[in-house]
Amino acid sequence: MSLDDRKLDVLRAIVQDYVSTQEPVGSKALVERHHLRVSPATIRNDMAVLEDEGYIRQPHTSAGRVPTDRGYRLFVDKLSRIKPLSPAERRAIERFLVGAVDLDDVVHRTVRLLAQLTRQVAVVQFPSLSRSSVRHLELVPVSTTRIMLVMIADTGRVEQRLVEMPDPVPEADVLRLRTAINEKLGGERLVDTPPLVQDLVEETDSGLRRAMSTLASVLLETLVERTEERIALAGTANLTRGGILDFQGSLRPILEALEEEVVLLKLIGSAEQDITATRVLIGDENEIEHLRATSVVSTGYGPGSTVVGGMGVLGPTRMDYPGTIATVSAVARYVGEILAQN
Amino acid sequence: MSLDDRKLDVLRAIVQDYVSTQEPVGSKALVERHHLRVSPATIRNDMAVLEDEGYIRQPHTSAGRVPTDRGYRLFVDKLSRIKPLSPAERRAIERFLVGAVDLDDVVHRTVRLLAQLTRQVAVVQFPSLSRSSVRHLELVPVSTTRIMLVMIADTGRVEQRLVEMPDPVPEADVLRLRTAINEKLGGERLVDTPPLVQDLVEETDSGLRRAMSTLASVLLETLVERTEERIALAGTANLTRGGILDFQGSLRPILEALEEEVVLLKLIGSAEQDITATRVLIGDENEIEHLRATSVVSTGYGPGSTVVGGMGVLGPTRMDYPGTIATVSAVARYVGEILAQN
DNA sequence: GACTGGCACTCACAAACGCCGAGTGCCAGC
DNA sequence: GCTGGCACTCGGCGTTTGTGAGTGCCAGTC
Repeated sequence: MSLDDRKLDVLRAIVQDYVSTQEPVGSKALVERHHLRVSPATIRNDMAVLEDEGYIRQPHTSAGRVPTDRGYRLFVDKLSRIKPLSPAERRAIERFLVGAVDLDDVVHRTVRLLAQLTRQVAVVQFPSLSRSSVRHLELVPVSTTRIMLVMIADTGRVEQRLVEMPDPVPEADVLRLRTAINEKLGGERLVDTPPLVQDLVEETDSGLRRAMSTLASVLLETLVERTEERIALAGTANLTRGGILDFQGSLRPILEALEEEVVLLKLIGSAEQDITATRVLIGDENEIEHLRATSVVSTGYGPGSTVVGGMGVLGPTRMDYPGTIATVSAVARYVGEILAQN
Repeated sequence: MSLDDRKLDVLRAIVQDYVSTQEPVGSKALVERHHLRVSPATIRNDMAVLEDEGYIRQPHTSAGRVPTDRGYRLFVDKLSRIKPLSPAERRAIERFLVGAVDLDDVVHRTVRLLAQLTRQVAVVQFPSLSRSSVRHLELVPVSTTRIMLVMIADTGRVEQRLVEMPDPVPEADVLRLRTAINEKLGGERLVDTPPLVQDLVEETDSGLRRAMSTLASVLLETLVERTEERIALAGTANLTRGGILDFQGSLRPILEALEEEVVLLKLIGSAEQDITATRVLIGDENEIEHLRATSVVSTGYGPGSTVVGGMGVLGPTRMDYPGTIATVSAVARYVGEILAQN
């Protein structure tokens, strides 16, 4: 049985009312607050159907209705238009992000901004190494047998690693090594580097071979294996808004999940995301057990149209989806522009 | 009126019982659980005195007694011996910290370890720049007018900053600048560098003067003004143990305070701390309004006997002080050793 | 003077109860 | 297909009542 227009209107109204009042909404209140031109009894019939179809449910007999995860899903997909941002919000975004001094700062400001605007928990992934390319590699002799390897990515991210060399390496050789490495790897995308690193060792003359191969193994680790993905988090205090009414009684599992970087990465990890798309995960659509009571709105971001990381917010399933989606994608767009300006 | 030995025993017993049961403790239960060789009535008299003196209080008439912040303070100062760590805990610490690959890793492992062992919120300050010294400064030409300034501290911490030069700087000059900078600043403690940076500009010949002075201003910023202090946090989920019984009903203010790095730094900031001392802040001794319902156990850490940062845990005033103090100082000691090995 | 047993008193907490009203489902009629 | 009417359900709330842990005080004993 498909739902006619009025039933969809009813669902939309229920979602909107419930999101703003946080209380089960009844048939009478609905006709009053929305100008549905029918009587409560009619609405009740519609609601019965919507309930059969699994879009809404009653917390208990003789209570109003509450949207189910499925109901929110339909609402998000079909029944809502993305809210345009208010001028105040636009200004807030600009003010907040202008004046960031470096990459870390951009990320930290962004995550706070998101948390503040959406009044939810915000998560921002640092620009991923694996998706960026090498701008420069530097070797800094620290002692005769120790070299600090510093990699600078085009996103501005810097990784460093101390390398213990098998033999003392004179300064002149360090320069040669550096030149060779930069010529080979400079400008390359990190994902493409492993074979190049191999070549590098093979192309090195025997005098430097040992040193280069030591460096190479650390390079591989730094560039690929340890593409450690950092995450910034803000707004956890927002979880306590609305009492513990949301989240079926316990913040515990949510706080726990939020401490697992791996979990967060999975959530907002932007692996196969189109940069223009904003993804919404509602309640039990979420793969992470502990976060079944929450919804996540996330998107990828990056300079131009390449995605270098993800960001998003997490909150109760009962959230203002249109507003949140608008905010998340606007912020991502601004951050992308900032990254593009380098 | 001073408290005789038995009254102190009573206070100690009350603290211990309350910490483990989390329930107001009455006179009868007290004589049963501890072999005080007197009757409940006697204990009641003692308790009345302890209450007059402000060490304990009754949540309501006809309830047992609960320690006050003042009571905990006396307990910590006079009535408890630091618990030796269990072998299991020692092993846990070693296992956890061995195998850290770099400084960030050490800090992250440490904070998780602390949270896990104490079952509280743990906070670790990254080794502070201001307390460390310059191991090496590197200039990396990124384009003709852009130079990446990388500073490596002796704690292994790395700071980088992109500098926009007023004029193109040829590679050879970059080398000269680098050499000059390193000769002047290498090995110096960061706090001592500002006057040296001044000298540096003055000693530079006129051809490079402009470039050097640009670098100098950024250097000053990086080395001193922006001695940005990072912080790692873990175990926030532990706040929810014991219901919201602790923390007088709301996690909100605590979560908020924990998001303010500045606040955390103030808490565990190790400014004038002796490395061997472990500091305990109980309840309202805490300067931060929002954390009046919590206690903080903190200490400084660093290689050898210099303090390069602070670490600590935060929990309900009703916490196991002897155990927590022991854990925090043990972990700090281990971390210090690791840093010393560099 | 220090300790104890006894006793009356207090009060939080839990269970039981009744009431109210929002909200429902169903049905007969338009 | 919509509506008004009606009987019914049940969660929430305020009241009442009982229970028991715990207290303060006092008179008596060592």
